[in-house]
Amino acid sequence: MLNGFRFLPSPFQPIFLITRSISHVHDDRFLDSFDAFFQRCFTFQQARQLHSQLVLTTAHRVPFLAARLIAIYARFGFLSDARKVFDAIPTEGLHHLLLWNSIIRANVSHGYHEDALELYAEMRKLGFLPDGFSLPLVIRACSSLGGVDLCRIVHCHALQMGFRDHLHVVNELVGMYGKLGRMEDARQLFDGMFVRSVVSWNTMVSAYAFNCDSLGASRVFKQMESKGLQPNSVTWTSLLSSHARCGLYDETLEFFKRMKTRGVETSAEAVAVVLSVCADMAEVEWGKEIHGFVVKGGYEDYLFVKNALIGAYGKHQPMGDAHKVFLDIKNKNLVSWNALISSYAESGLCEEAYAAFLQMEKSGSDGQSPVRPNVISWSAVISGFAGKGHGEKALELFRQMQLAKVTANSVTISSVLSVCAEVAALNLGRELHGFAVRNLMGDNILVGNGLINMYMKCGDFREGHLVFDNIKGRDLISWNSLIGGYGMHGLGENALRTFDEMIRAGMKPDNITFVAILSACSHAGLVAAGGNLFDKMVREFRIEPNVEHYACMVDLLGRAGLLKKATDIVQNMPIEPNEYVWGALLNSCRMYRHTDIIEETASQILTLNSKITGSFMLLSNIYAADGRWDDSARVRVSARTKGLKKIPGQSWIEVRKKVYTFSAGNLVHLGLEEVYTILEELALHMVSENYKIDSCYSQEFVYDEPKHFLQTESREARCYVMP
DNA sequence: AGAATATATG
Repeated sequence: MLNGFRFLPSPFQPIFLITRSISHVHDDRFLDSFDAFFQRCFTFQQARQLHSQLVLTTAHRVPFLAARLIAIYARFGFLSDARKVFDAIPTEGLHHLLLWNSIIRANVSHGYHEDALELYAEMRKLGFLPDGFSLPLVIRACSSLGGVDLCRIVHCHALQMGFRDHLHVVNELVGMYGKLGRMEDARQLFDGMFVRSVVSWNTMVSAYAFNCDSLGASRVFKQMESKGLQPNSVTWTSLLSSHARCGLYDETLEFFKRMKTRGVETSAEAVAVVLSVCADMAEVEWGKEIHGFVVKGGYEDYLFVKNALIGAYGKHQPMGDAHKVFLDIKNKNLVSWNALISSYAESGLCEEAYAAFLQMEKSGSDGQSPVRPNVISWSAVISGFAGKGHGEKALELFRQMQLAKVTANSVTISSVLSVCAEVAALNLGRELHGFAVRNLMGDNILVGNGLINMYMKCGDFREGHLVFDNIKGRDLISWNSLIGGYGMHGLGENALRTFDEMIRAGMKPDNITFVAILSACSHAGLVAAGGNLFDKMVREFRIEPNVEHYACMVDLLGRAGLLKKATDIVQNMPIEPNEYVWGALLNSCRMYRHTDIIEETASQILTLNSKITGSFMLLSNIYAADGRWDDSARVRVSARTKGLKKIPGQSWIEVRKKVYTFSAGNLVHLGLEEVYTILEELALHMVSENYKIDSCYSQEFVYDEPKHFLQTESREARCYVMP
């Protein structure tokens, strides 16, 4: 029987009473038994019961007990309850550092870093000197807030307080510099330590892991072994995560196996890493296998393992199993919800993701911990809609996110920027640029690439290039965005020049680079250059052409009127042509009025189980233009029987920071009749600049490629004329 | 005291 408590009726139903009077509370044995009980509190309800029992005897004001209560509430995510316990302490009770440490810890572990620092300041004002437990917490809060200056200040503060050689404090400082991405500083601190514990080594390995440096992590790992130190399960886990973060999935799994053969205990954390690798590898079967392993090994007790399991099941459909795991979790936390939402989003089920998001906002009413959406939740739904082409919805959610006072991070910004690029929302894009600079994300590669892409697609080449020039550590995506932007606007020469520069800079082009450069050639009619590049791609860069590359080539040749060569490619390509390839051919036939090939191509498209309505509509329009109304109707019926519905083509104009979406014929309804006047002016302008206008209807313009935008100097609007 | 799961641009 535990001293001080009487359990009723079984030890697993820890409903208990404090039987001793408050004077015994300071008794060490009492505290031990209290701790033993404390360890068994597994649910929030049990914590509440414990609290009310303590309140009955006013023992909740005893600093030791209060500190433990704070910790238990924090464990279940009820920070406000933890705070209540803290606030209930009478002033004289606050003279216990333990209490301050526990409330600061509660705040730090739940991401309330500013609050933690405020509490620390308050504590200092009362004259407390921090100990070896408070300082690491404060350092952690600063490093999570991420400001370099703040981190420097806290480093100085630690030195001033005399913790220069304090093991825990220096360990935390090493971790802090790692999180800032300043590995040289971390290394220097680490090298200067007189005494290093396993924790110090582990901090270094995980710092490299955090910075996606698997080589650095492996180096420290080996160094540790060569010094005769035994890497423990934490070291191994960090090593695993360093490889997982670099996308080295096979290596991660290899290390996981080696960990077992070396007799190192497989930690729950390591299992979570492996599950995340399964999620990224689309290896649902392995996920299932590991699920068995999880159940057998008792890892199910760990929430984060279950959360990882949601990802492993949910990333690649069907979502049933993931949802089952989710529903099974008793104390769902933020990550559980985010894993569910992002699984839906990644599977392309953006409406379901949004539904889960809304449900999350209402969470907490069922006795579970209330969870509010954070940056990641918002980013996940936004990118879900963005990925499905629902740009408008994505932008609307982004606005809502700002109203909800959730600060966007580089990931959010990059997703929203890609929407801006798609819907040509240049002004919003500029706004985001400003936001990024103000929030010190100017150097972020994700944001930088998003900006390049956005500016280029919106036609602001100067600004796009400026961002490109100033970006540090530009990567393949930066180059691809630049080339793709030029290509899209028909500036083939610029695209080619950029491609050459890229090669000279020692960058290795990938298949996406070639899609960009080949389509740039076809938009600009650079037939010879395109052909050369296609050869180069295969011979020199050893990149196997995919359907997209073939579609580009068919488009390139067909557009130039080389219909024979284009058809040859379609007939001889080693992979099955898809709707894009046939569509490119069809379009060329239309341009050059080659009715004989049209028939052949048309029948191919009709037999294809294509989900692309564009080709059907193109075909139908060709027949209609030829006066073959029966054939035209036949194609439309065929599209309808396949369950295809044409989403009307849309155009955008951005006037005074508002994006107007419209499709042919509805301008009068929107009160934008004057747009027609502008369009007519543009059409005349295009004719005078020798751009070919394919067909011109009374209320609807269909311009042929090259897609080109023209800026009207006289008005403040930029018009993008889409085909 | 240290490890872990959720968002990522072309």
